[in-house]
Amino acid sequence: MSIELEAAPQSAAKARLRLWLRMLRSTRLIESELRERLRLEFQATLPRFDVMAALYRQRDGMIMSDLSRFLMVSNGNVTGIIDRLVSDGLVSRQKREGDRRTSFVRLTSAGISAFEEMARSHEAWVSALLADFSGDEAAQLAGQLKNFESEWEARHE
Amino acid sequence: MSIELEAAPQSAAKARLRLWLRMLRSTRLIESELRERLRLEFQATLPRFDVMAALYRQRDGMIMSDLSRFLMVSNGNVTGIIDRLVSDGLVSRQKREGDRRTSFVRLTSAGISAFEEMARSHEAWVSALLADFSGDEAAQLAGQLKNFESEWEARHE
DNA sequence: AATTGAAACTTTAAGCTTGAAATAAATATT
DNA sequence: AATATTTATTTCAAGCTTAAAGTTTCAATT
Repeated sequence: MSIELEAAPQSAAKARLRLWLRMLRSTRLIESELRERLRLEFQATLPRFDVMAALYRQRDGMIMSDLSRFLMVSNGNVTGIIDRLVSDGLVSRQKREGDRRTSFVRLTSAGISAFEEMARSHEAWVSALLADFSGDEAAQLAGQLKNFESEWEARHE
Repeated sequence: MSIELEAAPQSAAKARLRLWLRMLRSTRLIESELRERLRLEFQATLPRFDVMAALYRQRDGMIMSDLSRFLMVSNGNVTGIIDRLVSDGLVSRQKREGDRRTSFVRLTSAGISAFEEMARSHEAWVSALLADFSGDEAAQLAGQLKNFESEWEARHE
């Protein structure tokens, strides 16, 4: 084994720590910019956008637990956000026949068009905010992160 | 110009969007794991850890605005977190002579040792959670993100 | 049929977060 | 000196977030 392969295991820990701090910082930078634009342009919030995006992907509806699993947030959290979306007429909650514990939530037609409008801007914003990354570079980085996520999930069963 | 350099500008936007979603997802994955461990091992929260880390870097103290600028969170947010840290005896608030608007906050000695204990675990956790990245890979990624942050700051004056 | 256990969801309490408004002190202008 | 502006911070209301506890319903055992 070469010296390079063995060298400085302790500084690998430091490198990972630095990577983590960078990830956190970059993500927050972008997140807070998106949050502000969503608020100014659409009187919306990021959590609401995320929920609506999930429901848009799954157009015929989702049950609450799938939603909270997909978004990686707690059940109670989703309850509150959906409550507000429902009272704004963007999402509907329907009890299910088969299982009376669950309820199906889905975008209303108002919700669909509201989301589509936001999503167009959102994609343009993200592309502009990440313009430092070329398409290839972005694809490569996304691949590395995807691998990371896969390994993570494998590790947690 | 070659076709490669010009090709598919629209799919570059998609690639950046995918990158952003990966960044968000990976960061949340790590963040929630760290949050849980801080809670279980140290009855602490991530925001408290972040504030203490900032104060540890700047051992002789910081004023509130510097703290909120550094952490990229709102003023009011920092006020609340500091309030709780002070009432736990981990941080002290001292009025300043020169400028009576500002107050200096700094870790108490209890705060310093509490942080050092957490920081040791934290670094080990992060290194283990990011073990999929070799030291070199981590360093390279951190570099890309650092560039991104620099460009960002240059763009925003 | 009655009980037990698991699953889906809501509620609650505490803390985090934001933007906006309020307060107070310092600095600059008139 | 009086007024206006800027800066530093806190307070507030609304929404987000979590973990834990509670409710209701379903599924499996006894």
